[in-house]
Amino acid sequence: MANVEYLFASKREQTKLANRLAILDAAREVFGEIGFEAATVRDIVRRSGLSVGAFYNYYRSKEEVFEALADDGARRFRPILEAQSAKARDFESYLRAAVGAYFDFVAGEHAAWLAKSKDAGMLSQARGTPEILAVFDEVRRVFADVMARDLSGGVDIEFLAASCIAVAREIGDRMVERTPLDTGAATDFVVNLIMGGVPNLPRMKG
Amino acid sequence: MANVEYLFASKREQTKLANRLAILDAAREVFGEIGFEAATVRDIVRRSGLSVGAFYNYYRSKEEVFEALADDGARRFRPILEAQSAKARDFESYLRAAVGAYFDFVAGEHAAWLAKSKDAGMLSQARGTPEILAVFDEVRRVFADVMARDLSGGVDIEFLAASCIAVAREIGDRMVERTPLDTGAATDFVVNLIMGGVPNLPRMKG
Amino acid sequence: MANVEYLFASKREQTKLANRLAILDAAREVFGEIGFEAATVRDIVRRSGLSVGAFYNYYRSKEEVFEALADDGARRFRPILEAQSAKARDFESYLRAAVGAYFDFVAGEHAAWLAKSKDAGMLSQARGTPEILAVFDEVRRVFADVMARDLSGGVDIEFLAASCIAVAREIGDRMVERTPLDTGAATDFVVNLIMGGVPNLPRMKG
Amino acid sequence: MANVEYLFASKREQTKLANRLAILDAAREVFGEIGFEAATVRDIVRRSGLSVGAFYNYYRSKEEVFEALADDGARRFRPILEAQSAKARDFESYLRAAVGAYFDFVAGEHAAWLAKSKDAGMLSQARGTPEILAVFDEVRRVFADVMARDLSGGVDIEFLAASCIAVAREIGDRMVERTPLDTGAATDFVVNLIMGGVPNLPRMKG
DNA sequence: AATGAATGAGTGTTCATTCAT
DNA sequence: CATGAATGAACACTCATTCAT
Repeated sequence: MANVEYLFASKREQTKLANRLAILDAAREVFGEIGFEAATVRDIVRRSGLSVGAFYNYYRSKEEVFEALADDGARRFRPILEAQSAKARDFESYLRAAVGAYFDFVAGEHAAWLAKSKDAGMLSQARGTPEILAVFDEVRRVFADVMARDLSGGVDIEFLAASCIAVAREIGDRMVERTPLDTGAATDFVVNLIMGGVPNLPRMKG
Repeated sequence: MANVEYLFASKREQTKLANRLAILDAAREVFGEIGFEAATVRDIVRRSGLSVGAFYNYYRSKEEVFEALADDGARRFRPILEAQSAKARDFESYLRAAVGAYFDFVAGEHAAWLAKSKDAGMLSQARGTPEILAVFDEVRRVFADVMARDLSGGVDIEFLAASCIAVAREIGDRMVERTPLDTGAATDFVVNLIMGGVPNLPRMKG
Repeated sequence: MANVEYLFASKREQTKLANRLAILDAAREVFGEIGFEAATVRDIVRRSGLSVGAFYNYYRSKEEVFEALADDGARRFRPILEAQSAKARDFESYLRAAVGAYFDFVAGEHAAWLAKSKDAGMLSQARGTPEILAVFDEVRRVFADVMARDLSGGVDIEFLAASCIAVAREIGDRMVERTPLDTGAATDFVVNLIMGGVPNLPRMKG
Repeated sequence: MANVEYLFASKREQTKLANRLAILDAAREVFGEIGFEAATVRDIVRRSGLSVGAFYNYYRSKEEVFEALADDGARRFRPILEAQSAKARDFESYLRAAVGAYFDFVAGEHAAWLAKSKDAGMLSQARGTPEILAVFDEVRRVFADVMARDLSGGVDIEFLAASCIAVAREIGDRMVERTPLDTGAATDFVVNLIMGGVPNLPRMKG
């Protein structure tokens, strides 16, 4: 009897987890396809295969789902970032680590999304995804920290951080649209631009 | 009789113009504060002080107001851009012209907005404004043209253009938050960063 | 001076009449084309070339215009009906007179309408026109009177009157759709059907 | 468990059915009273006692409700018509069958309506009801078929069919206003009129 | 009188959220 | 817990009517 109840409870836990994931997956897709503003709870519910009521058992609103996705993204990103930052010692290597980690994450998200939506003719994706947004904030913080620490006198750190972030974001978006997806090249581009400007940019062959 | 008619028409025309402006002003604020998607016709109407019906006497939809604002912005921007581009001959000077024009426009908009909203505790502004968006597209086009024309082989023009635009936009947003508002410094920052990277950045005193 | 004023007033009267007619004409067309329910005051105003305000100077509502058209129709119909009824002495001749008058009126209206809308690809017309409706009521009254007077005992006068009217209306509608428009044949059909049923119907050649 | 689920589903299904009927009933009344054009979704909703949202859970628009009512009427009418037509062999018997079936249907609808609206001081009813309209179209088709098949040369079939239909409709409307409601008498009247005209009409006693 | 812009109640419809089952 | 129908506020938009000019 105890066993039965235990298993029952376990089954319940499993279901709860599965539902939670179903909602998150559905929401990620919907947000990616039509954007957070345009997305309705009904869109998410429809896609998740659950009932409206179930949705509200797990999340109180569209916003809460958004945050859950964002948190999830940030949580998954942190180890990537730490791995890349491990042996960075100067500004350039930190920059490379952060940008590289960001691009790796974006590429991973994009691949997951490609794998899932094999057939459907989809729309924008990527930019608006809550995970990317959250990860982006993470990168922003890192940049600011690194610059405040490693960059000696006189340069406008707020402006520089903002610029780096903007470039990373923009190039990240462009990168996933290209085939083959080359995070290395993208990282090189960003780092070289920031470190040496146009004359320093990598030259493409052909 | 002629006088009467003249005054008659005149008063009416004045009111119409005032209403049109009231709608545009209200819409600009609303779009700037909560974004185009989230904004409702009723938000604009409420803010403008007019009635729903009046709104539809002037514009057929939210979209049409947006476009009116965007067109207006683009139209006002063009002379500024042309003035700055007049004697530009190489990539750097074009870049400086475009970025400078953009920053001048943004600064102008921001000043107008400051003058108007003396009291109200406002939100984001600027970024989402249809005018800025439209002007931004203009700048984007210019960048792409200039790079395609002036930049010799091998650099990734799409990436570079995207980066320049992203930086310009980001710095533009940051610039208007600072006091005193210094478009020259902002322009220098952007151009120096793009042309020579971090080592090339202007040093701040103090 | 008196002369001037007189002419001025006269001109005013003329204008007033012209406006009234413009509204009625416009309304007739609009009602005929899209029906009374669907028609809006704005439709009528637009078609009449007058201003909204002017419309309300002459009529208080769509309904009032409808009634004006109906009255006008009834007024124009009465002499036609009287002419045809002049020498009728028995039920059949009264029936023929009333139906004939009705068909003549309908044919006249249809011709006027054809002449006006030379080019535009129009819709239904006829049935819904306020004039026809009003004239129809006139015919209804005549039928009821004649039957009450001329038909000796036992037949269900209410049913018979209703039937005659229904047939007249239906055939009137069909008649104007045919080319050439033949009021005589239509009248014969109705009268023969009512007086003798199917066996009594006129035979068509060919 | 099974029981619970069964009852659960059952209760829900019952409510859904009841609501669907409430909407249809309300719509029938509203359409009957003020006509399809003038009727608004809110009128129907108000009368049904449900909420606006509930209406849209069941039907996508006013049009859809109308069609549902019309389909229902046509579906209920068909067996009546078929029963009456079963042994008809010539024009007169077909005419009698169709008219009789139509009158039976109209009488049934009227009875149902009387039973329901015991107290409310209602308006026109019947004529505009989607069911009656739909059934009427059915009758129209039958008439046209029968005449095209059974009526030998020369008579104007279009005019005749239109006349029969018009008479049937008109007498149907009048019939339900009389007490006692006598479909047999009404049918006799119509058939006799069509087959032999005024001289052939049944004589009333008294 | 004539004008046509202003008004706001009213339309069809959607949607987040609740809650009986 | 899951379900999905019910709710009603909100939306974009229309229109009869008024009224300053």
